[in-house]
Amino acid sequence: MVTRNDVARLAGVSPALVSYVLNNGPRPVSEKTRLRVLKAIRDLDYQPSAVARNLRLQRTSTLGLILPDTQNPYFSEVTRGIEWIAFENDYTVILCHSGYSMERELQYVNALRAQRVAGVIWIPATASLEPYNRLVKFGVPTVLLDRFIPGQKVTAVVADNLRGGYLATQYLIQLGHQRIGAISRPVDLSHSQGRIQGYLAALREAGLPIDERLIVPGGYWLENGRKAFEQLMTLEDPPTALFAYNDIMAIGALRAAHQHGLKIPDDFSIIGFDNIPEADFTSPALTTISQPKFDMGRTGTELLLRLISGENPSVESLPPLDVDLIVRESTGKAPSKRQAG
Amino acid sequence: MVTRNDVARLAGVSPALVSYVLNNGPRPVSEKTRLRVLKAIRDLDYQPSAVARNLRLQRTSTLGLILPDTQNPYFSEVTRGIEWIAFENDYTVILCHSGYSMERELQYVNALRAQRVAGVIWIPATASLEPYNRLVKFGVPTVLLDRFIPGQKVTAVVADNLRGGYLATQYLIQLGHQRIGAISRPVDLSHSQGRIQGYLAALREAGLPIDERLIVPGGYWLENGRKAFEQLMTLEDPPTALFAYNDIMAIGALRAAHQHGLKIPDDFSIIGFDNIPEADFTSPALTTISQPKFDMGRTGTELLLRLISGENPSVESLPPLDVDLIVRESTGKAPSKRQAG
DNA sequence: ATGAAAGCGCTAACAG
DNA sequence: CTGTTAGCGCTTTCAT
Repeated sequence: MVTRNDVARLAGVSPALVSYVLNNGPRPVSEKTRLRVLKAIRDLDYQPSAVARNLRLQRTSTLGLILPDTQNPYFSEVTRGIEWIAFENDYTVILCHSGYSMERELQYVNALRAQRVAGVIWIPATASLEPYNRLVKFGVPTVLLDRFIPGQKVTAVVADNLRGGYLATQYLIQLGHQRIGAISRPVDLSHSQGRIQGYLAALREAGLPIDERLIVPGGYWLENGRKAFEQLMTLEDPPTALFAYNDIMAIGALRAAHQHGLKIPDDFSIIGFDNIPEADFTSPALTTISQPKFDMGRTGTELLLRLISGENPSVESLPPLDVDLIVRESTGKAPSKRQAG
Repeated sequence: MVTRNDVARLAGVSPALVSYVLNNGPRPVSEKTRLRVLKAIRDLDYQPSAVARNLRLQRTSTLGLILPDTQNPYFSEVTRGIEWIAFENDYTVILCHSGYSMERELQYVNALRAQRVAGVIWIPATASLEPYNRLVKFGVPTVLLDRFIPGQKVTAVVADNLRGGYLATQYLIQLGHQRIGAISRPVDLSHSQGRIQGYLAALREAGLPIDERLIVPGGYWLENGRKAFEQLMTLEDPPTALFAYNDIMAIGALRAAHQHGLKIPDDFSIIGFDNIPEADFTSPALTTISQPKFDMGRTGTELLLRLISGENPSVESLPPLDVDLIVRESTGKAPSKRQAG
């Protein structure tokens, strides 16, 4: 492995000068010497060791990213945003899949600490803040993404889930629906609550009654949506529209609806939060609430870099990221307005 | 930051002993001392610095992963396999998005070299081997994944695309189809060729004529599939079935088919390679060739770790990974057999 | 069974 | 403008 000393020897200068050239400082170097050094660097294809540099500087340019699962398309878009901004700022990203397990999260916290990462972006797997608290205790700047866990003040970037649930439900109401079902998930993290709260707010605002039986717990996947739909349809007075926690479950419900002989959107309306980027072409009949996923990664990383540089920006200055209602063209025409009643 | 010296001081021993305890060697430590050291480590919550360790050992336990794009669900499943195996072996993964650009790949090659990564897993963005050659030149063990670029002997793990194309086409033939279209992609990387070659082989075996006009170039996305379908349907003698390079394009074709008033699978059969894990529920009418994505990541990483440990396993010993034909139940019943002619 | 010390490749302060 | 040197936190060899 070619080192700085090799470069210095070839260029006939002292090792310090090589550093000065590479780092553009802290002291000036004569142009003649600079060129000699640069030539030697090129000739030897010298690449300074980040390892040695990190040890000397007592810091790294590495970020840790802990998330439940890259396979969830939602997370992979967030990941791209994070890595993109990191690269732009000469940071490197270590990827950690917690697999929805807190034990594993803690293992990664230790590993990242051993690597002396400059900061961590964390998408929690459970409702426990233990991994976060450990990071904070060790002085590792950390930003929570997407999920906000209540009970403690944390630095987090989240989407405006309450507004999303509100927009979604309002949209269904505008189509003329009176009985609107909701598929939630096991309520542990706050964003699911936010979405349902938005749903409730829209109903209240429209003066529609709130029927507890119309809110069924779901999960994350297709099968949960399908089951939830079946459950809702066995009610004596079933809903005519559905708000789903995410669009994977919405698609599950869609499939179940098809089997019930319902046409979307003529007989029934379904809306969900979009986790699947491909949804726009695989399920044209679906209306979704779009979350700014790339932006969440970007914003989170920019915030983290500010924390690392010691800026300590106040958390209050970060409002939830805006969400959007995406009405997709299904067969070309907009969803038909439903007759009230 | 608490260091080894702090631990040694607290335990009342020399720093070397702390290392012996942590590394279980290379020299024995008396049980009494060992316990004292362990207690000091716990009390101080000491975490040894991987940075210092890496510098001293002149090697790291870090792998680089360069891929075009995590958002492609195909890659994100591969990624999970890679990170999973890495973690099991106490390796850490640095994630690099080349964004389908070779320039960026080269930038990452330099960055990973600076980090002194132990090895690199590379899913190429283009047909150029330059990034690979640079890595090899610097002595960084590297494994190519998924794409095999012809023209040079490389270490690579690929799926059996030829067999996949063959199975897919054979399946369509068995359904009774005689004119089978194929959507390819801009032919640059070998796996697209493999798939088309399998398609051709199946046709030849069945004694069916090969019509060049039935093979149209596609791309990666929905729109390419849609366009390709339109192009095929304008032929005077259009195909009755379709083999698509991936199932994103297959879904595009599906959508176009719907607009043509064709029912799947009654009037038309479409088959594609699966890139979308969600495809099984978003597009029930689609039959797919399944690739062992997690396994590709796993196998690639295991191979890389063997390369790193200097085992130098012969590339010849790695046959392409097996693919599978997945006939999905669409509306519950199997695709109907087509009347010949 | 343990302590002392060299040295990995850098940065930056100190000395010319 | 440039050379010399201390030291970052470890591993491991050489002493004891």
